[in-house]
Order: sequence, then structure tokens, then C-alpha cells
Amino acid sequence: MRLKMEKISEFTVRRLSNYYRILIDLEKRGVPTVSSQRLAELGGITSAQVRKDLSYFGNFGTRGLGYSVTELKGAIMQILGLTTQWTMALFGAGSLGHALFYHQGFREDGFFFKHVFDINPDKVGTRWLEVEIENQSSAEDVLRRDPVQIAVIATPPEAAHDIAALVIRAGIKGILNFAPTQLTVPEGVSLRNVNLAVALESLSFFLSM
Amino acid sequence: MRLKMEKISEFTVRRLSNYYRILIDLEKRGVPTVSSQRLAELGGITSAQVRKDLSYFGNFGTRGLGYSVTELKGAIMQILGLTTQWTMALFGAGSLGHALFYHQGFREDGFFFKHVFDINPDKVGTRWLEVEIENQSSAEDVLRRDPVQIAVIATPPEAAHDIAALVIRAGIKGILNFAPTQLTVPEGVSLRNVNLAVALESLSFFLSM
DNA sequence: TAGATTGTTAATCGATTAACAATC
DNA sequence: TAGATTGTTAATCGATTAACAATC
Repeated sequence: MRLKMEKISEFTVRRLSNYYRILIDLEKRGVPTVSSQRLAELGGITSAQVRKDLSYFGNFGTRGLGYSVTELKGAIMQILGLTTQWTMALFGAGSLGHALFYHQGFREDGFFFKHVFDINPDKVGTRWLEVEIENQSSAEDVLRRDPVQIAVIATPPEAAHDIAALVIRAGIKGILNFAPTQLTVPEGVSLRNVNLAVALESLSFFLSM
Repeated sequence: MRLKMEKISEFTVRRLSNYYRILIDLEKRGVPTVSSQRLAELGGITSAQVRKDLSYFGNFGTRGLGYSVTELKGAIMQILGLTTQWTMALFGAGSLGHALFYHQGFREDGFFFKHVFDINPDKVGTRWLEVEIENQSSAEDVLRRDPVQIAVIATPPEAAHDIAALVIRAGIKGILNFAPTQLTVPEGVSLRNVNLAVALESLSFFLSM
């Protein structure tokens, strides 16, 4: 997949995500080509940054012309692994879990919730679209029988550690954690944390100055 | 508030948020003091980083002993501006908006939704707790009469630009944007973006390697 | 061909870490 | 006092940017 073997920073990957969204938008609007300069403007960064990021993965542009919007979009989809369908298990059928489950963008990107687990007996057995909410206590068995690639944790922080341990035992290699607690994962398991409070506290800091 | 006048990076502020959460936890567990070494372990970073971050704001520790958990927690609350109550307006009463509105952590931090706006006539007039959902078309008037400090955008991306313009006209200085689109704000307005897809796409990238 | 823009190297900038004197 | 740990300076590391030859 990757053409050169330098290690890619998380910064670069996050910017690729942004280029991808910008390119989708340009394609919708029928724009055929885009320069690194224009892409940089739309993304709020420098054109050197755009070219540098892309150069880790190959030569996607044409000197004098720029990049084909459709081709570059396709290339970034490949790079980010968005050409395959990803299956996920959601832990926590609260309001955040609900929002994630129904989040349109995930589906469009090929991320698909196959299982939803909760500990609340009132919720277990009810359905979200075609998915029946299952008891969290059976999660390990269920995931061994019917594995997924990514676990999404949207539970209170107290529960997050045990869930992480459970999904790692079940062989899951990617965890997206929304619980505001520090998880530790072994080598070979990827973890991303999204903490809603951090962004707000950062705003608070800069507004207080 | 700030004691020294170096400019503080977003990186430092985000780590302060994390220290804050760790300290709350330590305080709950009755731990009286913590060293930079221990705080670093709990946060997954280095002790030098911890001491450096704190040193921008003052001397909170005691050589040989470490930091008083309660005192350091209080100091970081001050620094992050969490000792005041922040008022917010929510745009978009969809499932993400709902999750944010009911998110326990925001309340605990002193962030409080005073207004909720939506364009869907079926939702306008209904209540979330004590807050009545108002028509988005009246948002500018409402916010001029009854201002808030922060606007939270949880609408589809198409709507986000107009909302940003509106809240800036109404004098709001802080925007937390969950819509996956690039907003531009004038000098003096703070913007934070939270893009749920980016974290997932980054996971996808590293899982694809 | 001349103008535009890439891909890449080298220079710069900023963030992290190591090291240690100060001091509880 | 001796051991522990801070606060800070200097060294290192890594990310961003500037510059430009290659080339469409």
C-alpha cells in the first residue's frame, strides 16, 4: 500500500483525512483539478505541507497542472484504507453511542456497526436499525463467533478498562475510545482517543486569557 | 491569570486537560500528593513534559515531595478557566446534539447549554430538560437578547458556515464545531474542530499497514 | 516556448527530553 | 543530614516551511 517506507506521523494522516473531505467536496462541485496551493488554502495550511504529505506515498500530481481531483481522492482513499468495509462493535447504547451509530459520515466512509452492547437490561433486545442490542456480558463470546475489526467505546469511564481488555482478548486490533480515561494497549493494537471535554476546556483556556 | 507571558501551545493546554482529569481521579481515591513521575506514568508521557507544562504557569510543587493533588487540581482549574460557569448555545438538535446536550462531563466542568436551535419545525417547541428548542431563524435575535459565550455546531456541514457567520455577528467569541467542514473565523474568535471521522480514518490507516 | 506547479532537499522552527543545580 | 523531586536550561528530535531544479 505505502510506496515509501518512512514512518508516517499521525499529523500527516489527520491532514490526509482533511484533504479527502475537501476533495469529495471539489468533486461534487465538478472541479476537475486542484493545485497544492488551492488545496492548502481550503485546508488552512501551506502548499509545501500538502506536497510534502502526499510525497510520502507517491507522485500524484502533474507539474504545471496540479492534481486530478478524482484521482487524488481515489489515491487517498486507498492510502487511508477506505476502499475496504470496516466492521465495528459499539459498547454503550447511551446517547453518545446512539449518535455514533447513526452518524452518516461513518457509513459513507465504509465503517459499519455490526454489534451494539450495553449492560442495561431495558435496552438489551431492542433494535437500532437492523442491529439488536446485546448484553455486554456476552460480548466476548459474540465477538469470537462473529469478529469485527474495530471496537468503539462509548461507556462511562469506569467501564472502559474492562471493555478494552475484553476486546483485546477477543483479538480486536483497533479501538476508538470516547470514555475520558487513559487506556493502555499492547503492541499491535491501535488506540485513538476522542475526548469531548478536551476541546471545550481548550476553548475555555483561550477565552479566559 | 497566567503568570509568565510565553505563548502557550495547544499541545500544552490539551495535556493540562488530561492532568486535570487524572488529578480528579487521584483526589477521589484519596491520594494526597503526586510526583511529576507518577503523573507522567498515568498520562502516558514523560515527567519532564509534566514539569515543563506546569512551569509555564507557576511553581506548584515542593522539591523532594511533589505536588499536592488538591492544590494542583485547583490551580489547573484556574488556568483552564473552569472556575467560572460557561454558557453555550447548541445548533442542531439531532442525535449528536442530543448526546452533547446530555453529556455529563460538560455540566461537571461548568459548561451549560442555555439555548438549543434547530430548523426542524417538529422539534421546535419541544423541551430538553428545562431548555425549549428554538427556531434557528430566530437564533441571532435570541443570542443578542440573551448572549452566551460559546456556540456548539452539531449540524450537517452545509449549514455550518452560515451558523458560524451568525454567531460571530451576535458577538460570540468561542466556537466548537462538530460539522466536518472547514470554518474560518476572524481574529479574536477561537475555533475548535472535532471531527469524528478523522479519528476513525486514522485508525483505518494504521490498521491497513 | 513560457508559465505554472510539482517533488524534494535544505533551512527553520517549535516541541520534547535529558540533565542537573536548587532545595524541600 | 541524605534522599527525593522540582524548576529550568541546554540538547535533541521531529515537524513545518522555503526554495528551487525538474518538467508538464
